Amino acid sequence: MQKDGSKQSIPEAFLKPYDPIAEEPAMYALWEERGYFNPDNLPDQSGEPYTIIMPPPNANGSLHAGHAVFVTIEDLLIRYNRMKGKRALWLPGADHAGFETQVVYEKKLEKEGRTRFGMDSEQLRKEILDFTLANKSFMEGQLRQLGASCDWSREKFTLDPDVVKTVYATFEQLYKDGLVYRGSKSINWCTKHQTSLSELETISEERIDPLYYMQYGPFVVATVRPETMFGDTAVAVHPEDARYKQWIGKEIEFEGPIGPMKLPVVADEYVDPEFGTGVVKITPAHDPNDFAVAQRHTLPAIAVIDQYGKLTNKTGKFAGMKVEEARKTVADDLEKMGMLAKVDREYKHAVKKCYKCERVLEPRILPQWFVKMKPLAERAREAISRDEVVFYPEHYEKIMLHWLDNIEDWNVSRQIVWGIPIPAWYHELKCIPKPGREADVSTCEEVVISVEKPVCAFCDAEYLRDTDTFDTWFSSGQWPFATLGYPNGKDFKKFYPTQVMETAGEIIFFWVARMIMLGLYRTGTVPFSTVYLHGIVTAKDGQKMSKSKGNVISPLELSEKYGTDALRMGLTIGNTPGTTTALYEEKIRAYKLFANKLWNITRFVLENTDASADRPELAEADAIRLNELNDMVADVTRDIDEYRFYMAGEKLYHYVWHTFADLVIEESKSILGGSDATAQASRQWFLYHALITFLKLLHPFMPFVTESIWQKLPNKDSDVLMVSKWPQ
RNA sequence: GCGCGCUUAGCUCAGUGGUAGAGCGACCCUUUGACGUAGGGUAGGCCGGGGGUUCAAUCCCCUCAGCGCGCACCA
Repeated sequence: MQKDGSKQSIPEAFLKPYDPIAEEPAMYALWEERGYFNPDNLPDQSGEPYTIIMPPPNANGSLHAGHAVFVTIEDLLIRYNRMKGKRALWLPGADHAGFETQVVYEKKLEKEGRTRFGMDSEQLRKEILDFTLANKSFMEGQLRQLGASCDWSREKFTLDPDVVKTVYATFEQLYKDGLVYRGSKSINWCTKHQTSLSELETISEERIDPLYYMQYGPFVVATVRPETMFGDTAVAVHPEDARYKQWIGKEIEFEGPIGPMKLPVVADEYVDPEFGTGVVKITPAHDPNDFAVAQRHTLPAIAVIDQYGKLTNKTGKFAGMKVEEARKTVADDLEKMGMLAKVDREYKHAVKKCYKCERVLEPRILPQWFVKMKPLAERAREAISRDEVVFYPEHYEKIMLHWLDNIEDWNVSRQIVWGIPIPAWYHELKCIPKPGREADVSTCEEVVISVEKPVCAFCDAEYLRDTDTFDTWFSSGQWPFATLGYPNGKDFKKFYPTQVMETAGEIIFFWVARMIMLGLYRTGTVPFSTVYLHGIVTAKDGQKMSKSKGNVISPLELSEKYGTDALRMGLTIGNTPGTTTALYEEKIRAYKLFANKLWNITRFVLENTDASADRPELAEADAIRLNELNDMVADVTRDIDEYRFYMAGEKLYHYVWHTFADLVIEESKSILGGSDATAQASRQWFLYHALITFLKLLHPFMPFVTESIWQKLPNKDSDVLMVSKWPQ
């Protein structure tokens, strides 16, 4: 209010309700134009670096609610730290997402009546690349819509040549250090996707299946898979089992469904004398445990199931049958032959399935590339125990250590085209040296790790390229240092190690653990000092969102309907780390009202204050209000520093609405309408000061509406809110 | 089987060793003065059951139950 009692003139925009749809894109354009997403352009270059590497979204579809959560939290941290004077770098990226994307693309092909099998692999690769790049740019637009203040000039894609180069260098070094080996081991094979999968890419499911007790000569063996009997190469008993001791080292012979069988009897601790009959049939080719037994006793393996899950020509009349059919048929035959001693129909056990198609995985023995994990895991364990990496929520540390302690070697080969090719080459035929070059032929390497095609120095033969690609997580596991240009890049020196890794709790093993291990291995340093894990976003009823349930909520749609600020606020408040968060429309709508409330609060303040007035002597009421405000600032700051964003957001919301609007503004009406000029000046100053203060505090939570208001303020300490100073 | 988490208002969730909190929803009142996308108010909870520690437990410990999740090679 001016001295004569009339209202200050205010920007016209405040005469209408806040319109996020019109304001948000304009604000994002303003930020991009100023260039402050790039920390090198910040006005103050004296601050400490503060880095978050964005978990690169899979470039194979639209952003989902989980992405919106990470954008919300990471952008909050970045904006907060930027306002604190740090040189904040948020490095965006996109993941080619090997297997995931190939699966998505296969579905697309299926719809078009095509199939990847039989397609020229170069052609397929090119098609998926086009598809991925289109999705990548689509997704970048969506990140902008969500307000991500990331440095687009540093954006990385997992297939960028420099990233691939780093991945190759790591593989080569692991190989030289003896931490990578090619081995024929029992691996998880998906008969639909025609590739092997790592342990993490399997899900186990409890099932009730018949347990068949089969007469094997003098023994009875129990199995759920009679169809694998043609691949049996031994039977095993426990070394101390008195019932069978005299058989150890001998052979049993009997007539099977396709002819005579002759199997050695081996003794192995693996056998539990209490289970079944205490005799186990050993099928090394199709059971990982049996494979381990076979390794200990150097037993051969006979593959009786092929890559499509059909019985091979080693199975006589059963050849060509699918596993399920063969199981029944073999069991029937055994029964007719009097070989089926009994069947337990209620046998409960677990089967491993492909995490994508949920088909039962077939264990097969195939040559694959493995990374020896124990030495890598040990270093990670030490670093975590020394708190070089801390977890929010804390209990994830226990979960991580437990996993690291029980880690298995990691199969990094995939039999798919979409991915980074494994840079391995094989000497196809036995090396027959050219005349005069026989001398050191013993040094001829059968396997060479190299980006370029090697040629044999002894026989001039060209090496054959490995056709497999890397598990996507092998490259994403190197993301923090690969994106920053390890080892010589300027950014690497400046921004590594990073401060926070914020991602979904469900990929803690897939990604977080591997980044810690590979980061330590290559750079000697943990790649980040804090891990913040958010929970899965569910529908209101706590159900996981899925297309089949039809309860998927698109964050982009909510953003278009209620504004991104409302969406972000809804994803912040009530979202504690590590627990699931329900996302539903009513909640988001409530925060749209809040954005509008802020808008109207500003209108009131501008109409009733002189923004350029100096701070007067404060009336007692305002000194108390100022203390209250400052307490709130301290509280909110502490909450953010301690990663309690949900608390900070709620306190701000509560202050602005229920303290500032409901109490301060209401009591101001009588003060400003009264006759005490001193009290009026004091209150006017406080109103404007408080507005400036909570706009700053709210900026990391609701960047758009706060910036939009800021742009219309007559007097402020910075032309853009995003680089203004955080209140003390 | 082992491990982890959760259980607080109708719903979604915070929280604290000392007569319980938010948002949404419900009900009632308010209609020119920042905002009706609003304001004011009311109701609603043996803080999952049982036991223990304590002067005092929703909170710490033990135990049970229900729900959810992770890990696991018994054929």
